[in-house]
Amino acid sequence: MKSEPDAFSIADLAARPNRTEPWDGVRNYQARNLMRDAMQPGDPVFFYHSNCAVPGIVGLAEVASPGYPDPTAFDPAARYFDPASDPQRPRWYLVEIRYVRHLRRLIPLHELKAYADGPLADFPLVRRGNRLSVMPVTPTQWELILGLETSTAPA
DNA sequence: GCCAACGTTGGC
DNA sequence: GCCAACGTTGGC
Repeated sequence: MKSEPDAFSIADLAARPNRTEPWDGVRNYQARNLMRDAMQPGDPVFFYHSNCAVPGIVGLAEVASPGYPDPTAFDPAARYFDPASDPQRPRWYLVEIRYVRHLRRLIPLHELKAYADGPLADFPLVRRGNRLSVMPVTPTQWELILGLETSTAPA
């Protein structure tokens, strides 16, 4: 899951009550479907910082709730209000995310891209122009990426 | 700050 | 249903 650290960083997540935050404001159907249909409480999550000096994976989180309708879509005062979504027929969903830990080092995007023609070939994050803010990670991809945490950082 | 890539909108 | 225009994302 991506977040701009200027808007909401992993430190912000760790500082929340119960270290938990509803992942509201997502207005993309692919990401919506993942949160509504695929993500389960306890699922592990990579926390990614985007649109910053060194974009990359900074920590681990976990899914802390099932998917449920995003209440900010119903609130006319909210930034992500969507009049097309109403409580009878919600259009947008979220899951809650709980902080687990920081990685021992940031795993930068440029390092992940080294695997873009190999084990991460199907991982959307390393593909050019990718804009999906919530994306699935396969167990194989997860193990590879997490293994980089304790490997020697390239120059 | 630039700009390529992408998703959405809306005219037709 | 097509597709050009537009707004947004996000790496660099």
